[in-house]
Amino acid sequence: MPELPEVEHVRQGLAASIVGARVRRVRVHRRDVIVTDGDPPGGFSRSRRTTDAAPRRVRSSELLGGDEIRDVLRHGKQLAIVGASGRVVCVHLGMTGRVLVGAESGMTHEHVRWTLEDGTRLSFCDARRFGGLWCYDSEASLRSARWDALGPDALHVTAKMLQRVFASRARPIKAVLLDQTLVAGLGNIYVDESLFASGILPTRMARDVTDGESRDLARHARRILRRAIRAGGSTLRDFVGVEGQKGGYRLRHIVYGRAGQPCRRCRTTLESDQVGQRTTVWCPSCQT
DNA sequence: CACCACCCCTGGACGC
DNA sequence: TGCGTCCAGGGGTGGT
Repeated sequence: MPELPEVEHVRQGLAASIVGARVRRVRVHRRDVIVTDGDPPGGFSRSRRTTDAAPRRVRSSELLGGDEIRDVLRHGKQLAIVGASGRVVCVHLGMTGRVLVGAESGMTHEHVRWTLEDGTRLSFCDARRFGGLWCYDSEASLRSARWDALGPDALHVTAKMLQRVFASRARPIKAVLLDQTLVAGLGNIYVDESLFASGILPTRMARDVTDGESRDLARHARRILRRAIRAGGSTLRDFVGVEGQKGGYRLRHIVYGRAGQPCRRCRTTLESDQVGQRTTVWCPSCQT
């Protein structure tokens, strides 16, 4: 559920609270949410193609133990905490992942806890464990192993980028926009909202989308993402910021989650169906 | 290669 | 109240 705006909200919260601090101790409660060098592809127990090898214990330094936090980066829906040593921990929130600062102990589904020099606690929690942590020895390794495979960040997407991505693609535009290797950061909510704002049916073949529509879509997507970031993430059920606060419901979703209800623009009943394996909502009158 | 179906996981909503 | 069932969905994998 966390999409780009929620992840950016977390990034800003982390940057403000942990950059410049040193990590005193790292405790791993669940090894299988972590992937490090030497782990089988996909990590331990993250796919059914598991090996018999016992997972190697994660060294504290791999999770920035003893390191000073230098920066917190984001690409699409992924975060990276960068240490002064150059080491990097990439954080995926998946559906229900959270990074909390100063949370109480005894939380359920807390998989990794960092304690900083000043005593501040940092926790990675994830009930469904679709998220995880990926450790790299450098930012360059993170990029070559992981981020280079992602498309351009949706917050800065341009009409030209979208035209390139849509060209000759025989897939519904919704599926293309959800594909992180083509555009990074959009999930189900913001794709539906952006397509509505641009008047494009989610089922349209990407290659049939005109250059003018790509321009509208790039503009609307950036605007919607920017507004959502300013509002602290759009918040569905379980998203919370680094201090556990709910992201305000200040941004009403226009189509997402409103199937069967009247379109806010023209009052036509919103339709819903599966597109690209995702529940998709649109207005049959406003979108063509 | 491109596309797509399926699976991972758990909490919350809902029906009886 | 409590139990069962369904659904949410990012992204990895394997099949077509």
